[in-house]
Amino acid sequence: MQPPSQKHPPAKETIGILRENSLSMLAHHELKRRIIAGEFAAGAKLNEAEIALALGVSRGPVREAFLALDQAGLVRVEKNRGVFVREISLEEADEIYEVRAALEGMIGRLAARHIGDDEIAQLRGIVKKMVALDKTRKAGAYFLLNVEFHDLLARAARNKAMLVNYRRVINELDLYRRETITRSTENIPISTLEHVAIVEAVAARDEKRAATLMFDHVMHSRERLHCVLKKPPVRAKRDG
Amino acid sequence: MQPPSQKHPPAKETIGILRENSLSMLAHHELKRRIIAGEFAAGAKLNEAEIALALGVSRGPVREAFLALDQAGLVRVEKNRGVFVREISLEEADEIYEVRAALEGMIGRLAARHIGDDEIAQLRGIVKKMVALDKTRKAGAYFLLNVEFHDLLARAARNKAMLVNYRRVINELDLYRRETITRSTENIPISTLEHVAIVEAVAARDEKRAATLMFDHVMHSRERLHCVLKKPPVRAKRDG
DNA sequence: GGTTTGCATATTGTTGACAATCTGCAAACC
DNA sequence: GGTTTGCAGATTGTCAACAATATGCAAACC
Repeated sequence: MQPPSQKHPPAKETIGILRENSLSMLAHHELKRRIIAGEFAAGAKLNEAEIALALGVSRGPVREAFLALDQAGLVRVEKNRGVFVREISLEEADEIYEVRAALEGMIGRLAARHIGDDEIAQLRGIVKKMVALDKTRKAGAYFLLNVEFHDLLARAARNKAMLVNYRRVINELDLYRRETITRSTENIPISTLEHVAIVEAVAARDEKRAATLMFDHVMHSRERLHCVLKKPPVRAKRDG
Repeated sequence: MQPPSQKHPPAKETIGILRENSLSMLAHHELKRRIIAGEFAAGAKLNEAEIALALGVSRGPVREAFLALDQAGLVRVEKNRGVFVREISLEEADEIYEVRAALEGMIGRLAARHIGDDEIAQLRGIVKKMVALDKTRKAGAYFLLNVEFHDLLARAARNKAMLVNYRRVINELDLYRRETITRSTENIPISTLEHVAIVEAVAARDEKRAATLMFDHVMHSRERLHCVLKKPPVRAKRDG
């Protein structure tokens, strides 16, 4: 069909990506990635022309991406003023935690019903690493494991609509969490214990228990967040 | 400030709307309204130029609205092919019902905690109308009351993030429900009984019970949907 | 006859230009 | 001095033209 060009091995890939993703979608994904990764400060203004230049596209696709990101709750669009990385107050975070608790409860219930043995093994692996990290108190590494743990469970629920909603809520919370909870370490052991219990319940196919444990785990996370905030803002030393 | 023009009384209003809503947002809201109202057939293709002409704007704002609607789950965008009103399969609806059950459970819990006496009175009023409708079996009227009942509870939960997520899920489900459940009438009495119990629990500030009742109510609704679907497609006579 | 190839048309994707709006600052005014 | 007015620059909102892609149909081919 197409003439073989062996000079650019990744070319076929690039073409494939371009064939099924418009520039708007590319811009959307890239901006989403950067926002979640924290490459923009919270509340920072996103300049259309500047970003269009950086991404190598015109303003149109960038504008389209902005509107989509607004729906996703990652930016705030103000007419004739610009778009800003969404800032989440503690009050909003509290609300979102309640939404998350509701979803995670159902995820626990569904995961207990549908999860495969291989996934249970993966969960045990993650928890094992968490236990090991308890001694080192590395918040960054723990945070990543935590994300992996919960996302694996969300996938194990075998419910695409749930997964989409769960991830959207997590993304919103990350706008807040990256400033705070990632820096606290004293609560890691407690959180790990809860993870252990969750794996037990899911592995035992105890839907009710898994649901309750997941729900409570999230609400406890919210409480732990408040605990951290009431302490003096510990400027943890970077592990660099 | 501005010269008074008394020729167009509603002009100030129109200007006000235009001042805080871009054409993209206007197009977004209008299309959203039309999709939810069922003015487009499920799976129907939405032509950019055609809609732009109908709304009196150029294609740009319409495209931006499409991307936002895609994020909201109301349309599906296929590159170089067009955008289509999202079609929801029974399997997807089942999944979304589980998400909704999770959210409504939490809504019941929060509403029991935060609802005001005036809102409880409103709930009772709605349920009263529902009971009266039990005899007439008017599915359309019942459907509207049902929407009002649940949205009132969602607002009573005093959680903006929850309200946004709840309404999004409801909108997605409406893409499916308007084709099916609105036409069945035999389950109305049972559903009404559940509503009565929910109001009781919320009025009694019984968070746990309200949560459980709401959760079960949604899951029962899902089951009732399946019951209706397994029967021959009753072509109910329109109440015209 | 059935398949393939090649156009003609319609629709979408992207761009650059123009209009409208906001922001900051400086001059004018009370 | 403090407030208001009026630019000048920057930024966003909208549009219309152009490029790229898909679709349908007819002719050519086996």
